[in-house]
Amino acid sequence: MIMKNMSEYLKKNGIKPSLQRIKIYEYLSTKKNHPTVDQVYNDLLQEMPTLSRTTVYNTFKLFLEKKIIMMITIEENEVRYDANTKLHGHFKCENCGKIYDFGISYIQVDEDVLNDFLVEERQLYFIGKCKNCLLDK
Amino acid sequence: MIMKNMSEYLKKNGIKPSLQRIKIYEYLSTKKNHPTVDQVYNDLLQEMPTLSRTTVYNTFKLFLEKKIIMMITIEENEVRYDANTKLHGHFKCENCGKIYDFGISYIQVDEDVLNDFLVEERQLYFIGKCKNCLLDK
DNA sequence: AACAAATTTGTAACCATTACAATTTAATTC
DNA sequence: GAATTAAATTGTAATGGTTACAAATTTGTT
Repeated sequence: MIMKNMSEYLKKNGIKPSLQRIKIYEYLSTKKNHPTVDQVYNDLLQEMPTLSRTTVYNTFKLFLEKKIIMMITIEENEVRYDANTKLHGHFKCENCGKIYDFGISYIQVDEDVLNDFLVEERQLYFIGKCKNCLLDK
Repeated sequence: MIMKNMSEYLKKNGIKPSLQRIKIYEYLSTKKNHPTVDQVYNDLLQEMPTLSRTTVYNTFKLFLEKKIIMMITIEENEVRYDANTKLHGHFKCENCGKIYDFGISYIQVDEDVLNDFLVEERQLYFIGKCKNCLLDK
């Protein structure tokens, strides 16, 4: 998605496309690195020296309300964000810390505990050791 | 599980069964209410007036290392714990805040992204509105 | 150009968690 | 069983991510 479309996409979702918002959404949707607020803040600081950490917080909060991003809370005190809002899983390597995406085609839930419940969001994550880290030792 | 067995269970998992540890594990495994540290602390304070919040933190950390409990991090700044370590899902009602357990019989993961990965922990949670809250309005 | 509204920014406050040293309790040795 | 050592518990202080808030800047409107 190029800059123009990025701006259009924000507008379409009821978000006024300021420079900061465009840059933050662009970062999230192109890097696909599941960053923390601080990662985004520090990386964007290079090209936007006046950027404030609070703006990154505010912007993510706004994006969440408008449902164009999702929050990943695998570990306490480490909130991450993802521009991919389609159902998919995350694998976090406990050794290198990297987060991998994987597709989910099907989840079979038992019986009828959730009958008549309204499910609005689904999150699945695995924790373990990735291929690279297993081979490296 | 009665007190005697509770103590045996901790021992079997390499945990010295102090009174505090027994009470905390007992609370978690019988109430099944997915409590936060503060909930456990405040509730147990009734019968153990000298209990320290730090002890609850320490104890949960120990239990996690020994893998007899699991951590639930659905929302940032709200870590909860569960003595049920078998694979199962959690549904959190965004209205009343209650957490429901549900069974999972099957998760179909796409292709081979996770081939040769070692998966040690699986977490699945849904967010939405529970039956009660949907009927109440 | 002047005014109003929205956004961004920086600082201070908040609060869950952790670090740490002191106290208490339990285990071990003589 | 008293003395010594080790482990667990406790309370307070420090840490750090997040939020509240007011000032400054930018954008939109008359």
